Amino acid sequence: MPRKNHAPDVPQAEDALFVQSLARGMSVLEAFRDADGALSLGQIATRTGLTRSAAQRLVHTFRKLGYLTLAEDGRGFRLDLPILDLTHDYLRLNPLVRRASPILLDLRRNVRERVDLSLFDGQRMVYAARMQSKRETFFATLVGNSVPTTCTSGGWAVMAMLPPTEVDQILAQASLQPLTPRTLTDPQAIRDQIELARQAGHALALEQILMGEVALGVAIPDASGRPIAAIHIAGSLSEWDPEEFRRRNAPLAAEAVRSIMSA
Amino acid sequence: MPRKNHAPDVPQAEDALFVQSLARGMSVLEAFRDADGALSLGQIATRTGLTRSAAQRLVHTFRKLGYLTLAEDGRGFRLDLPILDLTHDYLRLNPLVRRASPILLDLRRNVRERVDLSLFDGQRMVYAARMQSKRETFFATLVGNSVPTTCTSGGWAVMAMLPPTEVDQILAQASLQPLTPRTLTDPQAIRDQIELARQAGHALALEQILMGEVALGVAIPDASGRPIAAIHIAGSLSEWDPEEFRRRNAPLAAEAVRSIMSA
DNA sequence: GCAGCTGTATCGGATGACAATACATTGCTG
DNA sequence: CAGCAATGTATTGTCATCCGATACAGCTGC
Repeated sequence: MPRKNHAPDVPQAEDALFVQSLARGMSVLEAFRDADGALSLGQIATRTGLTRSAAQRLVHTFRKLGYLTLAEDGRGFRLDLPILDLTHDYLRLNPLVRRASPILLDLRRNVRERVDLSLFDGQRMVYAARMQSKRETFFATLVGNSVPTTCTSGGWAVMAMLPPTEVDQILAQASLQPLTPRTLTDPQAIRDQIELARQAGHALALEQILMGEVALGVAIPDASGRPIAAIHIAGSLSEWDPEEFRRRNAPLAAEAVRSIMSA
Repeated sequence: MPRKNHAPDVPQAEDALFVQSLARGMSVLEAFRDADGALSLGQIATRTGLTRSAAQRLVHTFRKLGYLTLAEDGRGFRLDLPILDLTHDYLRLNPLVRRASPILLDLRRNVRERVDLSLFDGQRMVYAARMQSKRETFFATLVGNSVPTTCTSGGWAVMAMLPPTEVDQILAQASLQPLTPRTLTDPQAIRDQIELARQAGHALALEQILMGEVALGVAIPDASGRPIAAIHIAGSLSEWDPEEFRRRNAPLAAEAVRSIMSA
């Protein structure tokens, strides 16, 4: 009787050290990635490619461990609080976040605009910390949120420090779906921005993610010079002329990055 | 040859549905809880009570899945970015966080002080969202950070809505270690604050976690009336008289909680 | 150069994960 | 109102997967 294989993208073949049960378990947690509410056993089974039995056992285990909980109405399961403990450990132990946090707080105090730190992850820039200012239109504020590398100032600044082949790769695989009417979707236009970022040492993005928003991004390289993250300063176009925003904030952001690198 | 059992607090006995490998895997991630840097296989094995072999296999699996990575210097492993994806899913799907986020943003806009949402978890209040204001002395800002229920205004407000036996339990098990010179450590003093909170509908905490800080907390109950979270408004004693802080902010916080409950 | 630590690799044996199947409830729908 | 398709839960026997011991290479610091 052939044992049903789960998610095909999970390596497993010929790997003596690979613990299948664990991978299957994690795939259960990942099943919530594109969910919009609680997931039932059946849904989890479908999304992960697992048997209903497997889903049952794994969910059962996660419940005992606290990571999953039965939804209030008894139909379906949701991620539960212990997940946040993992997050906290990750952020707490991440050397970059550790060094950057106090500096970003300083920075925010000076610029009085939203400041955040996002981590480079290929196609995505993932927000690790966000220190907002006055307004904040919606709750994309959440830690762990991510946006495409191709449409953030930080992403442009990061790509400006990458070897061209890697940039090509990112652009080739990018979905390039616009988030606003002004989101750049033409690869060449994005390349131009990257080139500008390379020359200036920072990138300026206008209304790429949110209408009315101007964002300035500076990349943070690791010891070997490879970009691994970026900081942003974001403001409102109702208060700022873009060039003025750049002139005022670019030096401060660059200075902050220098501090982080040498911290 | 007796098989070494891992963490004793992990249930496992006589549970046909329990997937041991998964629990062991999660215990590896949890091993980072009280770590202060990368962990080697040996350290992980010790902390989890697993065999070095088991640690190796589980770590290997997590690496393939992306959750762990070899530290920069090749010695030890750390949690990696995909952890943040889980976080984001948790926050995004948590009904309370979902409802509360926009309301807290509004609130912060009005009060112009730090506002945050913390989730009740027995002994702890775990920060799920923090929207800070001007200053912020250190980076305990991180999502997933937690503080004892017994020394936060939110915790007091939560306990004021709990049945007395549960309060007793929390107080009995609390470590009661002071975080500042003014942290209340006498159970009776804490009970007094809880009683005050019961009467007022909110709690006011002075320098319980941080010197110079005044915090006002209001509990959020679920549909059945059980408290599950709290919101805080926190300000500086250099700018506020405590009573004035309460008078101004208590109604706003209460109003926010009402909005969250009915949202 | 030894002792102790890294991370990595291999291997036979039996534990423990496996899928199928059955059941009690719930809620929708014909 | 009946019946079907969901839900979450429980049990069982088979065999593949995870298991721990052991060995190795590379590094650090006695």
